[in-house]
Amino acid sequence: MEQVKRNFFEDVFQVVRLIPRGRVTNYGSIAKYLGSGLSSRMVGWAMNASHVATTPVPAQRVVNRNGMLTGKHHFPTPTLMQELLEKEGVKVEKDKVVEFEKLFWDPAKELEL
DNA sequence: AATGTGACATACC
DNA sequence: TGGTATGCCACAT
Repeated sequence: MEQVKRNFFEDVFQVVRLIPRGRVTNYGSIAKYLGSGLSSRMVGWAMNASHVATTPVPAQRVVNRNGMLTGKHHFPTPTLMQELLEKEGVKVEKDKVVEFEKLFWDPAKELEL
C-alpha cells in the first residue's frame, strides 16, 4: 500500500519536510502553496497518511491557524508533539505555540523566494 | 456517480 | 477554552 499514492500527498510531505528546525507552519498556508484552491483539510488528510508513508514527516511542525497542536492526538503519544517542538526550541503552552507569528514559516513565501 | 470522511478555517455562541 | 455549524476538496469505499 505504500505505493506512490498521489502526487498530492508527496507534495504535502515534501513541504512539511522543508520546514526548518524550530519553525512551524499551518495547514492553510501549505494548502495555499500547493494550490490556491485546496482546502486545509486536504493537508490534514495528507498528514493522516503520513503515519503510513515510507518517508518521515515532521508533522509536529504543522499546527492550525491558531498555533494550537490540534494534531497531537494522532501522535503515538499526545505529549510527543509538544516534546518534539520544545526540543527544537519551540515553546509550547497549553497546547499552543508561543510566539507562533514569529516562528511561523510560510512555504509560499520562503520557497517562492 | 454517490456517499462518507477528515490532524482545517472561519463564524458564532 | 470549548462546542456547534458551514464551506471547502481529495480520497476510500
